[in-house]
Amino acid sequence: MTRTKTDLFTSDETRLAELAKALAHPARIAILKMLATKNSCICGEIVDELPLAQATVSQHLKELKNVGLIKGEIDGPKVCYCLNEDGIKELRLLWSALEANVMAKCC
Amino acid sequence: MTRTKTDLFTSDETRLAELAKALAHPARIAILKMLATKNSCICGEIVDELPLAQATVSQHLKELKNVGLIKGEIDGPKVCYCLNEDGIKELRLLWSALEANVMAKCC
DNA sequence: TAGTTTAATCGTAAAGCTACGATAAACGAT
DNA sequence: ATCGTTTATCGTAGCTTTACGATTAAACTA
Repeated sequence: MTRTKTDLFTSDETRLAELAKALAHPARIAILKMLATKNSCICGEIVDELPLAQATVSQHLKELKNVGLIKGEIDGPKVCYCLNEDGIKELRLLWSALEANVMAKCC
Repeated sequence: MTRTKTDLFTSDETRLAELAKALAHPARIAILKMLATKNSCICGEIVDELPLAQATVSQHLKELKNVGLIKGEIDGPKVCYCLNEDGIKELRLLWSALEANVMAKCC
């Protein structure tokens, strides 16, 4: 697999890196865990649970949404966030490929 | 699980985020795949395979080493890199916990 | 309609990431 | 000893991330 400047990396590498970046902050991991256990969650509850300002949490939520791991649905004045099944499935798939290609060869 | 300013996140969240950050660049994912398939690898071979300057690749290798996912062993004037079993195992463990706590609840 | 609640966005400061060329350090070979 | 090879490190530019307070926008509530 030779790489050139125009075809820098495979799309799987690029996409997995993108998803990994979304997980690259403890607050965002905490948010995902929270959404999984409570099944869905009003934005305010997430803010209350995290040791971060409302604006910062909103920013983290936006990142998770942009990358496709969660989605938010407006519910009156509030916003209800939940996991985005499509994104989670994609992450699982790309991860298990890495698991097979990398981890399995090692341990 | 209430969080305070002194105990911001759990150590698992923090460590997984750290490992995820190491995966948050396609070049570093490519490096891990390369080390897995070739089993071990002279630094120069990695540089040749990637569309990046030597200094940049060296920087990516350093990050992977610092986080514990690879190790490098000096072999004359060259350096031979390989996966670090301990770090890979840790990543698998933290990942499967996330898989159980998050993914399984969703799909 | 006025006031309150909720969440996104704006503006911004500080820190970190990514890339590269240039340089230094370590080693083998001549 | 000197030279070429190999890799790490330095210095630096440009961009991104993270954090927060302040503000805005939207939607209930009295």
